[in-house]
Amino acid sequence: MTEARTPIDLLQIGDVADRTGLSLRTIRHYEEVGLLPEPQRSSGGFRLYTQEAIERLLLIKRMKPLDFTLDEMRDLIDVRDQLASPRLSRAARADLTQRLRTYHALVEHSLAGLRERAASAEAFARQLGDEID
Amino acid sequence: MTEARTPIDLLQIGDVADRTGLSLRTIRHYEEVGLLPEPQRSSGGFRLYTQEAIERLLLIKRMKPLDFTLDEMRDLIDVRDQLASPRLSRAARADLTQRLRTYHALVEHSLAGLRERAASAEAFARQLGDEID
DNA sequence: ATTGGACCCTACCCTTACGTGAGGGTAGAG
DNA sequence: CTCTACCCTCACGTAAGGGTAGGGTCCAAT
Repeated sequence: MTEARTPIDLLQIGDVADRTGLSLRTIRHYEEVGLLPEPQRSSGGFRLYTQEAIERLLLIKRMKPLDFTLDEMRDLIDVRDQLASPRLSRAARADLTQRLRTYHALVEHSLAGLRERAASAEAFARQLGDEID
Repeated sequence: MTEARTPIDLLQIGDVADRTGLSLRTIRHYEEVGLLPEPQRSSGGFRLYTQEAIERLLLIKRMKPLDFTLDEMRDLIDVRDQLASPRLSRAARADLTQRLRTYHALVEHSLAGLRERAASAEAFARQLGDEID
């Protein structure tokens, strides 16, 4: 009987910011550049987000330390999303998997860079510590 | 007798770039913002760098992974340079050392952040690897 | 019905650390 | 001289947001 629960599950941008730890500006920016799909709007124009959007933002947040550009993230997420669809020709699936593999290599590369940076930073920290003596 | 070896030891910006791995633009930019002192010029206007400048650039390069702003680096280097001078009142020395200590804490903090980023990146890399299965 | 406070909207300029030309001069070997 | 490799100064462009202005929306309490 109660089938119309319309605005339930929908969050305003401020709530989304709280739940993801991202700023309002950042969330809007992700939308501007197409990294986050445009959400519904209230009659007055407020953005209304689904749980799905939050998960997408959390995924993006996990990718951030890799220093990917927003474009790369968008593309990577797209590939991943397409792969999740069951209706795909074998060729398409192979193609997408290949792209994912490329990204995986990029991730590993970026990770190696991060580790190098950490090592370099550590050396500098020690040097600075010594200079204080 | 041979006492005038003027332009020896002086390098043009391209050589400096090669020896430091920084771009010409980057080196000029560091000068623009006061991170690198203005070098001598040839009669025609070419920048001529001393070995000291190269060492400063290499120091800056070692700091870069810490994500300090150029302003912070300039300040940190200044503090370090001043501390190297032997003519300092006890008070001034104490003050500078304190500032250096603050920077050291900042460095440690930044380092911790880098490690966290690496861990997060690693997790993402594994997740992506699994998704390829 | 109105009001008030919390929240949201767009538009636009600001920032950092350079990249990328355009247009033109310099160093020095041949 | 001339050639080639370098170098110079503008000066605008970029990524990923930060910050502010000026103004509308939501909704609970009056």
